[in-house]
Amino acid sequence: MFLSSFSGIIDSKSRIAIPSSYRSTIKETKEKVYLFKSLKYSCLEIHLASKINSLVKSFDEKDFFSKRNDHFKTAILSDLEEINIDNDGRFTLRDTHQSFSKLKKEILFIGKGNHFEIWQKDLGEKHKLESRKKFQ
Amino acid sequence: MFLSSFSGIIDSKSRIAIPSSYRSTIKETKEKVYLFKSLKYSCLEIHLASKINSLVKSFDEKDFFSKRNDHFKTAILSDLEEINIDNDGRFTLRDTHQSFSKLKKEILFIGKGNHFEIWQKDLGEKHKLESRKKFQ
DNA sequence: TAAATTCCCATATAATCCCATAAAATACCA
DNA sequence: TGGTATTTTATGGGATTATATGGGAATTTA
Repeated sequence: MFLSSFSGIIDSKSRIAIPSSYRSTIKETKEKVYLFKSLKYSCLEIHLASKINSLVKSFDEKDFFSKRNDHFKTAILSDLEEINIDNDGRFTLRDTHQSFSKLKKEILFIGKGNHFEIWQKDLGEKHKLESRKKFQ
Repeated sequence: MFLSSFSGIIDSKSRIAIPSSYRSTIKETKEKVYLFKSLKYSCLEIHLASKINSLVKSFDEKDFFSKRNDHFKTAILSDLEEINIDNDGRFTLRDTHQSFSKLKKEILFIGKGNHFEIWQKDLGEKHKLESRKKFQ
């Protein structure tokens, strides 16, 4: 599971270091890792291969001719990419993903169990506060 | 069960020693231990894995698009972390948790049965008095 | 060949392990 | 019961390991 939050940075080479706690979770699963633009927020979502596979499968099985399903697949898959994590636990961020999620230097990783998200720091903190308020 | 209250300190390396009574309870269960920011008060809550698992189970993982579901996960998981208790019964507190709970050097552990809490000493004592008052 | 990407190494900082000491609690025994 | 020995606990701090982060070298790409 991806838990807790961690702050981080994007360095001068557009690299992002994944928090070590998340790295060990990834290593354990031995799965590939995918990144895409969130459909809910201005942030990036990082998922494991098994989750992506089951998502695609569930929509394929439903209705082959449905336009909604097709749109869903376009929305998710057209901006989805496998990320390549180097020996230091970093990957390089593409411009398109950076600008979509409004990431500056300071970023925030938010663990959500089966996946985690990368937010522009202030936006991420606002998001967390909002969520907490709903359950107080 | 986690019972009674104990005072303690945060040392110069941001370490917290868990009261020995709580430690034996933890040892007996052989479960992992989790910490998160309380949704009710400015304190930290420490729970056993079984409790956390049952909480997580209540998520509706299938509903990929639900925002409410996402807020729930954010509220619970984004500030939740497994704590690693060393051979001396201590763990290190992260800055984000320390500042949230306003902990200074002097802290108070409050046993609440299935979990326990860590309070800034004065706030914790006030909390205990308040609770008693409600039943006088 | 220039720019971008990836690999690899260096360093500073942080986290963790381990040990030492002192205080407190408990056991033991005359 | 009083006093001593033993064990447990609290706490600080040194040594070791892991992590974060920058930057050079090598490789790939266009």
